[in-house]
Amino acid sequence: MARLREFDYEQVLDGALQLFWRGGYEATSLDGLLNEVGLSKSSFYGAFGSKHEMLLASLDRYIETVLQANIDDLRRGPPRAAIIRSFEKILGFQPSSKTCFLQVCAIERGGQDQLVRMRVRRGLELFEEAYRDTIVRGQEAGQFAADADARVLSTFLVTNLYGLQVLGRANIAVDARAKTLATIMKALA
Amino acid sequence: MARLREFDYEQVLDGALQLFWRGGYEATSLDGLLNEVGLSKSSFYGAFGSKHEMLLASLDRYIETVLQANIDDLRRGPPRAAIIRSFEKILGFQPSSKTCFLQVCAIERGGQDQLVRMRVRRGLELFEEAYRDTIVRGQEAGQFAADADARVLSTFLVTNLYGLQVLGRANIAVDARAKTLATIMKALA
DNA sequence: CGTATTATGGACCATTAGGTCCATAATTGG
DNA sequence: CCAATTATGGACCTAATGGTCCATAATACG
Repeated sequence: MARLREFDYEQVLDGALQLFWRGGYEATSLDGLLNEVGLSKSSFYGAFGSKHEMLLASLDRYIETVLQANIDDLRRGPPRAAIIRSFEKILGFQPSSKTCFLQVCAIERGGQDQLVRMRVRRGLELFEEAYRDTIVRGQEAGQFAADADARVLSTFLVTNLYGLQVLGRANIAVDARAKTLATIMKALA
Repeated sequence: MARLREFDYEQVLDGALQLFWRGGYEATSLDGLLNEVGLSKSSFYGAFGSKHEMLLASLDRYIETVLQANIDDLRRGPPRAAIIRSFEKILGFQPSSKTCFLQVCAIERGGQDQLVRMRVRRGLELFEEAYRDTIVRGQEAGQFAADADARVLSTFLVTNLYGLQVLGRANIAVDARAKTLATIMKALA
């Protein structure tokens, strides 16, 4: 073609994702973002189109990296332990008590922005499918009640996963949330 | 004292609440807000101090009106039915599939704003207490397993209440969420 | 090698943001 | 009725917003 770009597209996208993730869409200024990732305005508009398009791109990026990693981790090891692990990550037992980016987008923009909503739904569905497969795997291994509807239970798990994040954001005590996890797991069998 | 104010304080507060609720804090401009409720800037700053203080005030207002109404409704009628009713309201079986304002605040500002976080926590705790009382009431009536820890179950219910709202925001099918409700209720007994 | 094409930096733009100020109006207590 | 006090409208302010434009630089292809 012609002159080739000097910045790393995905690296910039990851930087944007981090900022949107931490601060939300509206509160993240484009100037601040460009300053952070070291990109000029013309390069930005040339490559990403607009702030909003970049939000969508960073949401896609989130799904195919962070979320996918969580899903991959869910498919690893014994089903019950994998599910518990996925929840503990979010309970803040381990660092990063940050909220899932899907949730940030769903709440801040899901009410008005259909393009965001569609992506969030896709992300949640991917998560739900992963839970479903894990439950089926557990049922086959005799760990969970075999007569339960795995689909219903997986939606139930996603519900709780995001509900617990709300409690975390509000500083509800960790041990109250941990006890909730026990209740959740009891529902699986 | 002196000249008396010409606007209705609580009416303006309710108007602000609606706007923050629908659009979030950052996306709601002060000029737009004042224009909507028909208030001059000096009156606003005289009475409310700043945009941020008004957010806090509207959050308090939300808790003592909308949230309190939900809580009151929870204490009405048979325990099991009351709990189901509280969930159905949010599932969008009935109109208004809007998200709880506590959640909007928790996600948009809970990460940074401690004053917001404290209020959200208080709101969630009020809700949790109401669920707890309802569960105890149900246990005494023999509707729920008497040996269960009502406190744990009530946190569990709050978790699910907010989790389901996230799914709603993402347009997850109503019937998937309704089936989740069945799973939730099963955990109570 | 030259030309078409794309990338880059940064100046520039109109609009809007939240917030301040002040002159004026209305009220109460003395 | 006067003085102290508070409320109001709206002009004004500075900084920041997302976005455009253009001259210049770099590259690939013919």
